[in-house]
Amino acid sequence: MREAEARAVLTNGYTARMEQPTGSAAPTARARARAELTEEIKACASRHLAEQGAAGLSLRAVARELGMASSAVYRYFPSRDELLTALIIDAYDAVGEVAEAAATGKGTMVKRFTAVAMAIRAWAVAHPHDYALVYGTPVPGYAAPRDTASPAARVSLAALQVVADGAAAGEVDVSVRRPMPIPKATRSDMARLRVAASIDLPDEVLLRVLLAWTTVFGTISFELFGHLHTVVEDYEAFFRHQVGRAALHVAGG
Amino acid sequence: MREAEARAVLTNGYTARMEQPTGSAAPTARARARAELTEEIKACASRHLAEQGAAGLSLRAVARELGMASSAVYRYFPSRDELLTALIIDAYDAVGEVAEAAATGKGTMVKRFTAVAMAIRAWAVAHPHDYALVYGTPVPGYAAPRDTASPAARVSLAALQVVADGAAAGEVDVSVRRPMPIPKATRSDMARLRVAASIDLPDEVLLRVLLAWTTVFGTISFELFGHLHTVVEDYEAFFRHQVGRAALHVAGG
DNA sequence: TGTACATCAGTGAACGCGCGTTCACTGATGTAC
DNA sequence: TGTACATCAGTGAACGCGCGTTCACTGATGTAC
Repeated sequence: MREAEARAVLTNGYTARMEQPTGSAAPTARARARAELTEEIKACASRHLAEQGAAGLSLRAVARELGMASSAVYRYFPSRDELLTALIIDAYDAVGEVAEAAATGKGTMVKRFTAVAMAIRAWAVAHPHDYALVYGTPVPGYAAPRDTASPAARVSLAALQVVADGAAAGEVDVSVRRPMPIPKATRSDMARLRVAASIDLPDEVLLRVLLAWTTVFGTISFELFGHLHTVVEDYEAFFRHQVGRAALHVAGG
Repeated sequence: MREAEARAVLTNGYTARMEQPTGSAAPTARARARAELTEEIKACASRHLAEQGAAGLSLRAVARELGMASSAVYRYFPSRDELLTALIIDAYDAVGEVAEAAATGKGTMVKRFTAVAMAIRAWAVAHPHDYALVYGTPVPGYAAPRDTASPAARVSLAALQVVADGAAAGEVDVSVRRPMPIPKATRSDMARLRVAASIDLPDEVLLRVLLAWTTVFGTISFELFGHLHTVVEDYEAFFRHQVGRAALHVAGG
């Protein structure tokens, strides 16, 4: 019972599902209040995250700011870790959403890939603590439950889809000038990726995408975590340029 | 007085300098004991870091494990943050050292660049918490003092030197087939980098190096922070392959 | 439409814990004469 | 070489604080008849 409730809370669709348990009737006042307070708690916790970091997220502080007893928060989240999980899932979904929206644009693969990367960076810059929560140092002592896996995949699948579209349109050059021998282990890694992502691209292209992908997140992390602050002043221009290079590399240039 | 002492503690060469204050006489027993305990505290703190994360690093816990009163630690580090700073500087110096050692090897630029990257990854895998401390999420509420800047630069300078050597040996192709227009802001960023690093490479090459560099750290972070765990099994093979690609890109391939 | 009962949100006190930092102190080590 | 003084390491108690979680409870909301 308790476990089932907890699991429901963690799922993103929770609010909507709780509002209409039968699938037809209007949500009761109680259900609406619950959904609202759940969101308020998450929003407040997210703000605290920005100031204190994930390790400093405190249920008591959240409760204090919301003007309720600390024990009341337990009606909404069965533990601090489960609140963290909810925030992680929300962050993955948020970045996944902006990436998917950017991926649906028109234009060449290079242009669309760049748009996806720019959208991810824009989100990261606007929500640095959420970015750090999911792409920075894992919270010590916290093990991500399975529930986070599929929201986490969205952003990568959006990029892979852009490349798959580009390949179908003949924009990806597979004839490499200076081919690098791909190790057996890496080939089977790519085979697994093809299955998991349901996307049919040759090893060579997948590895180029992964290179571009690590460039995207490596550059964003460098920016947000302060490793470029003596070098770069206009981060957006720098990022756009570097992502353009990476995208050309994916195309085979 | 207190401030000067604190600053001395933070510098890496602190131990050696304290041992021989006049530059000639043998270190006193007290100085030796102090140097040893300073290292013991750092080593113990580093172990705690691995288990609890930077935010959970506790002076009391360290003192407890070392069998001393918590107040005694204050004879060695004036505050928790200064202990953290010492750990950060040590981590930067450690990764800088292995990178520099790998950079002195013989061979082509691609080979040497790959060696540097492999050395960094090997260090990161062996000391994941130290890697996270300096390349992961910044510790909230902690501002890195200036003392960390020059140890932090070592690892990047090693890589840049390898590329500069390669360029001098004619291994870097500057005639780009499909040149990307470099924004003005980025050009002046690269000019600043040339001055700061005292390395004379054209914008085009510097940007390729930065792309490879973000790939290196992006891939390591993805590995250590768990973003490849559904895709890659043989991380070392994958990393070597991807770094090879990045190095070829630097060479102009 | 009205009543009886079940469900749920929220309270406030309590448990047991750990933290960083300060302070007055004791006793050992180092130094100048 | 021996003594008097200064420096320093380390102690233990204390201050004031915050944390996650549990529990028995009150009162409001929802539901079945």
